[in-house]
Amino acid sequence: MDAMRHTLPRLQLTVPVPIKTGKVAMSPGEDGLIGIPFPEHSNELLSHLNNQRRTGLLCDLTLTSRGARYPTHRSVMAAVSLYFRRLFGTEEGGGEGGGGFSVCQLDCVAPDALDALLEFAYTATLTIPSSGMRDVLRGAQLLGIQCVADACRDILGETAEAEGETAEQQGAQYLATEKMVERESGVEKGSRRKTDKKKVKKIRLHHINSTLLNPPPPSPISHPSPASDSLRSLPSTQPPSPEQEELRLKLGQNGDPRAPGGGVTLNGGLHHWLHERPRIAHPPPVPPSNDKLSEDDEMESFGDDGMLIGSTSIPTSLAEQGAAASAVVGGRKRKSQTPQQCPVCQKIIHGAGKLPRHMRTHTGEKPFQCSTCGVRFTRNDKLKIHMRKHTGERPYPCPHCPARFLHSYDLKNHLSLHSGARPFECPLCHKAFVREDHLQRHRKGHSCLEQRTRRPRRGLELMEVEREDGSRREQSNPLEALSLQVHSSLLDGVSGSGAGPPLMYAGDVERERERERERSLQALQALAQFGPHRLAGYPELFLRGLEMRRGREAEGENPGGTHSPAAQRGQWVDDVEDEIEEDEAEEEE
DNA sequence: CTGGGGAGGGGGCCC
DNA sequence: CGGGCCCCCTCCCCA
Repeated sequence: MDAMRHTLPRLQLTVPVPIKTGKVAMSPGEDGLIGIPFPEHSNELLSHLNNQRRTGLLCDLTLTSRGARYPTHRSVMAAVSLYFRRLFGTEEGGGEGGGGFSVCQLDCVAPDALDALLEFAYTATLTIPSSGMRDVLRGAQLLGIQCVADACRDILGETAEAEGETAEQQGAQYLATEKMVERESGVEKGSRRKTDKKKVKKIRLHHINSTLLNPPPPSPISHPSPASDSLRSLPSTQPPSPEQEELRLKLGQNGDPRAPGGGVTLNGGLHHWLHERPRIAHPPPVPPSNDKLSEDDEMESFGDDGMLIGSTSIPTSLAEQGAAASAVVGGRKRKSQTPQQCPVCQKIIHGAGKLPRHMRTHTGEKPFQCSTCGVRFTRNDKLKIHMRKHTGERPYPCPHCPARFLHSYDLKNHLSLHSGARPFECPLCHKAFVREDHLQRHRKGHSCLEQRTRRPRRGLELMEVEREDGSRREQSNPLEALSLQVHSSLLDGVSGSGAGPPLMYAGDVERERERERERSLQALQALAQFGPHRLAGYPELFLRGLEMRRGREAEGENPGGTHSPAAQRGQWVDDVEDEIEEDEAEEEE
């Protein structure tokens, strides 16, 4: 243990993040409120905590492993470890914050590994001998320290799949660990959550939020975000879909911290705690594109391992992290600010000046306040739209009826009622919907499963078959064809502009058709890789679909995309494939 | 379960 | 380059 303490100096604040007070927490509508970041605060805090741990000061938890004892702080362990968070009931409103633990026996984690993990928890630096890597990996998995587990797997050249760590298994592992502790410490635990796949993944997602942005209240290393409570309503686009999580687990990608011979030190500062999601540090090779971040740009913005190079200092606000990630990064010049990668969720943000806006979705900052009702917004344009409620302004009138709308999209939806168009059809039960999100909701439910054996309408099948082999063709009626193009866009996992407003704006339809056709071809080319037995390889198909999409995201080719819908659409690929297969079989008969 | 409205978030365009 | 504005999409909630 002492041998590892030499790593502490690495925590010194050697790379200060420039303070951009003008950028942080400045609220145009707030008189006299300014945010003054103290970028070194987090590291200093952690350093003090580590000193306390070493001297036993204020330690309220002792971990033991095969006779070795490690005094520590419950709050710190809960902040860094999903296992302890659940054990202490600090997650998801667990309430009391953890009962009367004083000793927790963890014989299943090797002492050296436990020591290394503790060191990591208090220094953001993982220092371990190569020979102990596997033990640390095992310990990190058991304790639910995902970023460490990912890093270890990277170094070991393993994937989560190879480790047998699917989400289900990991969930089971957590539970097994819990049982172990229940048995070993004899402590009554709080209510146990469901262990189904989705829930486990959700818990994993919660890890980053609760650890970084909304840590358990007693945690002394809580992030000083002024609006952490607002993070309960983290944007839907931030948490990856369960499918994405699964993909991530299977791929086990998390950067590529290089391993010097003999031992390994992973020092990403507290950014390790941010690495709950895969970084898009190495986009797949793609043809040159103007839209794409050049390699040079990428190197300008991020370390080649995707971390913020040399920055062991934590920006005080996540918004500042974003600024730091895009603009500072070792003080090197930058060529372009677009696209930029969010240092928290690793999402590629397109558009100059959009990253600060995106970062507010993490920090919860809502600088724009309605002067009438006091409601706050993260964005000025949202406030502007909100103000229409007070002014009564409804700038989108329906040309066919007296109805007026606040949002253009509402008008568009409304116009569907007049036209009678229901362009979004369920491929299983063939129920048609006016709105795409209603179809998605329908698909998420199981309301149509009992009709799954029903034969799909002719058009879908024919169009898909035509696209697959390029030879068969049968014209379906225009509405159906357009609907099918929408389906094809869904097949491709394209969101954003992809679905478009079918039948709404005649001028856009042709353009949309062309774009959809291109996307469909791309998707089907990809599908063709799987050959005639593609159904047998469904999981792989699913993953590949996601990979393709991830690749496009990295290229900036998927504007407006959010995660879960794409993943969901990956499922659609399977479903439609299934349909096609069934019909091909029927035709052969 | 479905239709409809509201809100949040991302991207494009422009200044 | 950053911000404003707009459009679009998705999710959530309610009736």
